[in-house]
Amino acid sequence: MRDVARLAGVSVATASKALNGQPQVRASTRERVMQAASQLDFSPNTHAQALITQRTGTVGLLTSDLEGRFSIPILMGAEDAFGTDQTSVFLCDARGDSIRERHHLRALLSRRVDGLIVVGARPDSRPSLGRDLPVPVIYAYAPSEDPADLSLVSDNEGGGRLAVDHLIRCGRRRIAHITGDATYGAAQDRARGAVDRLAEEGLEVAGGEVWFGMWSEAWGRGATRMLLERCPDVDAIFAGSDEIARGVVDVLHEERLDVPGQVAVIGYDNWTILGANARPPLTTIDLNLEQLGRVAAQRLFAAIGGTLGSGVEKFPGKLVTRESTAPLR
Amino acid sequence: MRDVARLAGVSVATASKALNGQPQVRASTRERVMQAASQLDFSPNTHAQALITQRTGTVGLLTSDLEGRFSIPILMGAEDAFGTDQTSVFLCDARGDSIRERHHLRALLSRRVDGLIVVGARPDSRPSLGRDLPVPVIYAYAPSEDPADLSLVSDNEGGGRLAVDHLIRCGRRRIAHITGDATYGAAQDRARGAVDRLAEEGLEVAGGEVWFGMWSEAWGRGATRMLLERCPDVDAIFAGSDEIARGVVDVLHEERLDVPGQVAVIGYDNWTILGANARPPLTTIDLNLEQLGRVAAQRLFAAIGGTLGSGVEKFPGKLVTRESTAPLR
DNA sequence: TCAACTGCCGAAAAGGTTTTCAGGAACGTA
DNA sequence: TACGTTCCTGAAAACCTTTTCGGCAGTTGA
Repeated sequence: MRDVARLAGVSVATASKALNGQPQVRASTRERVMQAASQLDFSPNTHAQALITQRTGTVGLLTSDLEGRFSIPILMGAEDAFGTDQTSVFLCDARGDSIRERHHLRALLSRRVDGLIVVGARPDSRPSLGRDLPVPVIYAYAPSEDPADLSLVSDNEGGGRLAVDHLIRCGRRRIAHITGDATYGAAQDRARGAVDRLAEEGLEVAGGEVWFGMWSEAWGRGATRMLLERCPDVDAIFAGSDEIARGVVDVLHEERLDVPGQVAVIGYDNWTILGANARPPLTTIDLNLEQLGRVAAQRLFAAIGGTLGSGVEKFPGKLVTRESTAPLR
Repeated sequence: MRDVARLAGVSVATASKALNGQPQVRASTRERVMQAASQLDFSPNTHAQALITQRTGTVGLLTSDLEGRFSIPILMGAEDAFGTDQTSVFLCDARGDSIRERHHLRALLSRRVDGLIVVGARPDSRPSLGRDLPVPVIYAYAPSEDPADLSLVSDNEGGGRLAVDHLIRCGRRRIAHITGDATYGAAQDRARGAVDRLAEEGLEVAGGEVWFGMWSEAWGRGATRMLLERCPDVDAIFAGSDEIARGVVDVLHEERLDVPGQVAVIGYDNWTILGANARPPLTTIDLNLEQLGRVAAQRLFAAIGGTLGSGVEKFPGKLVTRESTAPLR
């Protein structure tokens, strides 16, 4: 920067002001400085800036989501919202290990990140990082157990409702729900939304109960077989995940039931690799994670210096229609 | 740090030396300083350190791999190899857009990263970032077009060979190969490895040709149908990706051909969500990306300050046996 | 003519650490 | 007692930028 200043024939102080758009510098001078800077392709040392301004322009994204299935869209949303040139993201994967998480946390704090986004491995609530952290923290996807923290999650109940609503609009009346592990709050919430929406139509869930089990194709297959035995005239199945939905369509296909002609199937998560390649491609509920990441970034940005809200904010899912659902003729 | 020094009754200089394990400080003094530091839970300001030492302890991971399918394992390998507390990783997703890539690159350089790992979107070679960067750069997964750069890629030819070798060991003789887009070097390389290994046994590829097409389940299904028509007695299929393999087993199943009883199937990539959930679970070739990440980290670490090698280094894949292949009785 | 003001610019401090170098204490030796 | 060694310790410079504040020149108003 000394070189830039020298080349432009000004002092470093003036050069700094020119480059940062401070008003107390003549337009012509500023022009000269800019010119000099680009000529030397100068880029300011962010560490020196951080030292003086107390702002690092970095945030930490602390995840425990092995696959990157949920973290990546959130990361992308956050990157969008922070300008690329303003803020960079440290991605740390704790791999579900709380010791590793503490480790990463220490490292991030030592790097003086301006804020933290914590993405859980599963959508249930997770332990708080604590209240007395020196930077704002936002919990995304998995809410914090501490209601004093700010958590951004997707609205599972609303999503369940959305799925069933779509099936009803397609003219289906005998709607079953096959979903994952009952110990997941998300499974319970989606089921509740689904059952509630059915009740509004005066319907009950087909097969008499919600089929809780596992988040796997195999369970989707097994549950579908049981379901068909108990309730052979089912005309729609709401699967709690796209994986499960894959299992469901697989068995329907095996049983020579047309999808969506005889049975409509809707998944959940919009995991493209599974859903878009299925036969037929799966209608599903998208979790809208990019939006979640964007909002996390905005909140964080607004909170830097100030204070963050608290509580749990829910984000609605989004219906993605493909071919596995269609109106009954 | 002043506070730590004061609490320990020494000067900041001594405190610094004590904390950094410099030899010129008495053991008892060091002990006192450590004590004081942990009591105040002091963590050094990495920006100040960066400023003085010219080392930031950060690397950039610049990716264009939307899904995070390949970047994430590489990231995890790299994280393993750098100690968590030593080095942190900036993850930037360029989304296949070279302008965005330049942008990220500028930002990373401005942050004075110690090194860069570039992960391409597809395994073919990609443009170099340039020779005159101020930090060492390693290209992982997708090699650089410039042979002066150092690239770390997986050995596709070896992988194809490995897959066919396994099928031969299972006693198969009529082995077909269905794979993706012929414009991908990786597809060509895998096919070459496969054909070569067959030739060593005096065999040719079943169906008379390698079936190039697309990296999708749908192509896997279509190609399998064509293959069965032309060559109904095929006893093994090597699929160029797990996605394709899913399509393959789907059609075999439909045709009432037992997998692996009548036809063995092997995939490629070890994309767990697809392979492990298939019916039957897919034998596949793992790309060994974590190792690739680890080695990238080591090379980078070694290169910081010094200079990097150049050329393309290939890493062998790894056979993962599940149930879709088995010896012919 | 002089005072007050405005608009630009530069000197210097500050931010938190590492590293060099000079000096002080303790000790042994002559 | 005087002197040379060996260890430790601390003062200060350095890293690079931002920001405050004082100063200078030119302009306006009385």
